[in-house]
Amino acid sequence: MHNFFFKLSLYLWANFLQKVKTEKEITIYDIARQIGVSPATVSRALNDSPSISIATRKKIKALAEKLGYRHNTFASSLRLQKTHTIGVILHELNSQFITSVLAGIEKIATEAKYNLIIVHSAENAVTESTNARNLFHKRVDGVVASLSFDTEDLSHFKQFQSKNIPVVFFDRVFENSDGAKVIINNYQAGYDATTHLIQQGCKRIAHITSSLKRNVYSERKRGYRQALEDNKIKFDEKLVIIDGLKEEDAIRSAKRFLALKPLPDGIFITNDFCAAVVMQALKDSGIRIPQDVAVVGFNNDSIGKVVSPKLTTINYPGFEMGQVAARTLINHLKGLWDMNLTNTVIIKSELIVRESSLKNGK
Amino acid sequence: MHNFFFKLSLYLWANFLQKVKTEKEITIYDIARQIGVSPATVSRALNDSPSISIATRKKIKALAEKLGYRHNTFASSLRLQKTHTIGVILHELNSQFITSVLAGIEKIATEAKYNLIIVHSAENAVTESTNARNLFHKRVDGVVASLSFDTEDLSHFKQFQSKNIPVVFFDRVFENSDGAKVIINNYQAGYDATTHLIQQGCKRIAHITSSLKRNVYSERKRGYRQALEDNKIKFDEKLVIIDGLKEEDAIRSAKRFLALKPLPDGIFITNDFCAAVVMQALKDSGIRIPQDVAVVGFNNDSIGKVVSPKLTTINYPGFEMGQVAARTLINHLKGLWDMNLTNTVIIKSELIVRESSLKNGK
DNA sequence: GGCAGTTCTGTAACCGATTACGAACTAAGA
DNA sequence: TCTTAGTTCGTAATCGGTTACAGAACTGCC
Repeated sequence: MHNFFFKLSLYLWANFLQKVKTEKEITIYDIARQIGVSPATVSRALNDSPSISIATRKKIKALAEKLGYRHNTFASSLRLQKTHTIGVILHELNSQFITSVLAGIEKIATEAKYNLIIVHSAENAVTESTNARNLFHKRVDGVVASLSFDTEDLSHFKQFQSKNIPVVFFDRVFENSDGAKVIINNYQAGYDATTHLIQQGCKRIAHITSSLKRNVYSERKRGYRQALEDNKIKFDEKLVIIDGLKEEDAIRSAKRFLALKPLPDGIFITNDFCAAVVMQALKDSGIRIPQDVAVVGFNNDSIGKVVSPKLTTINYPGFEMGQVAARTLINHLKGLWDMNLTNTVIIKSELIVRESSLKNGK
Repeated sequence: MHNFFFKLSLYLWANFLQKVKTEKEITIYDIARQIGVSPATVSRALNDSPSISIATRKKIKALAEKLGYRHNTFASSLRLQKTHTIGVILHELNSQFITSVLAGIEKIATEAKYNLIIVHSAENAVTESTNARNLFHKRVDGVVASLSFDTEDLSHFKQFQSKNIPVVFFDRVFENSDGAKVIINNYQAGYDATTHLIQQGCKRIAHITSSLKRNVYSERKRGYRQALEDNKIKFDEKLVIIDGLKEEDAIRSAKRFLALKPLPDGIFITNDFCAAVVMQALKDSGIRIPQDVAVVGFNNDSIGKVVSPKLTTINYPGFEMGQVAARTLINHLKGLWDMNLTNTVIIKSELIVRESSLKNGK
């Protein structure tokens, strides 16, 4: 019996400690009571409404700060039917390019006091669809997205359309969709990369690329082809190697490249990481770069500077893209201008020449 | 005058279209009305409460699906004072290691129906603090975090403690803090890496590392030192180079290494990307790797496989770490077990030998 | 003093889901 | 027939912030 009461008192004590440790959440009602005004006044003061006198505002804000008041987002979102949140759908996270896009988006969103929810689909259409659904259920006010590797259509974005939630696509887009788009001129970049190889004396140029369902890759290929033809080099479909961009894919691509007879003297590879892996495989087979085969990559990823020889590539202005995409979306949300009017924004890109393509020396 | 009415009618028409395009948001009240039950019943049915008959549940769910009902998270969170959301604070995004941790966290969280909010501090203490504050205001139920490069203390995590919000740290932790931690044995890993270099015949081994305020780096250094001493090699503070881990930092570290007289014959570098940059710089100076200088990195990042020679490194099981961290947190949230009891979880790591350290050939 | 006009603040009704409490009903046993 | 237990569902309050509308207090002016 004594034991029972001992345990009971221990339990109560633990309970008490718990209560003490967790501070009570304070609300505008608490502030209102302490100052002697109505909750309405507190709400208005905290939102800097001009209809509250400066003196009252200051007093209220000071107390809120002192009590450790935190704005209840749910109550607010519930009432306002707005979340002030933007969803960001990325195809992957682990590239320099994507993180700079993200930094650009974050900069603009923070300035405009929007929150971000970042999801990534790991290059998987199903995950992308799930992510879109999640963002939809979280009631984001708008979406910035880059499509995954194997996305076939935009049906999972229809839900946003149905509730008038604006979506801005960047980089990997559907050319013929009607959402706003922020892209680079992939055609031109592919053209420039290929032209550069030709100027270095390459006569037979291969192209390692990825799913032509993605605009970025199909456009680059189009530029590659046009550059060849403009320089009187016959385009040969057999020199275009299509595969994924992961390590094992790149190794497979390298093998296919090595099987080409005669061996090409230049490659335009659509991705720096992939190019690095291919270069490694070629070197392992005793091929000298750039003397035997000149290589141009794409993205200006930091990996390009630590492989030897250093990789010639196309610089892809991620930070700027992110900023433009976010600004487009937020301006639309604020009603400043309708983003459906200015459908596509094109950002500049440029060729960066390093050793991997310099057949004639410097 | 006619013009005015024309414009007016155009305006009204546009307004009408807008209304039509945006479907009305449907609620449990709409469903209740259409079926002829109360909103309470609908709520219970959608949550699979056993107190509602199976038949009614099925009917309600079917209608909800048909009408395109979406659960209102705000109303729910407001009422329940729970968000079912976990905040993830990362020091950076662009490494293989971090993305695998993230994948691990995502897997567990998704299974347990928790949502994630991912923020990253770009190795900046101020950003980390801001991020923590944001998560706090979003009222996450729990937090998983890895500290930024220059975080000095845990004061910005106190807010979570004050509201009893559990925080799990992984990888970069404060050793003497009382939150739950998931880490690898960095001391052992450092010891193994250094021992491996010694076994390869290195007599004078440098160590390039980063802020010793971070446990991961100080522990690795401790292991490095112990391995030297266990093999009768005198530890020399001058051989320890401390700097950041970005490209420019690594170049600086390489210069400092090259200035060491006599030049060491091995380096243990605390990060693969950094190691790749240093190797590049050494090669540019005519140093052969591993013949002149053997190199061991850390992290098993994919970059290690595309540099030449390929990089010996420590494999860091990110996916598993992420899973353990998330599981620890969620079990705590569900009250399955108190994570303050099992304070630290240690995950296994291993040495992966590649060419960059093989002085004696294979 | 009376009146209009301005400035500041309060009242109360939302937003949508959850759940304690209790009512209505059915079926079985006394 | 009445009681008891179990099943199924409804009533109404609650979470906290926002804002249309009303009203109070105060100013200046005739």
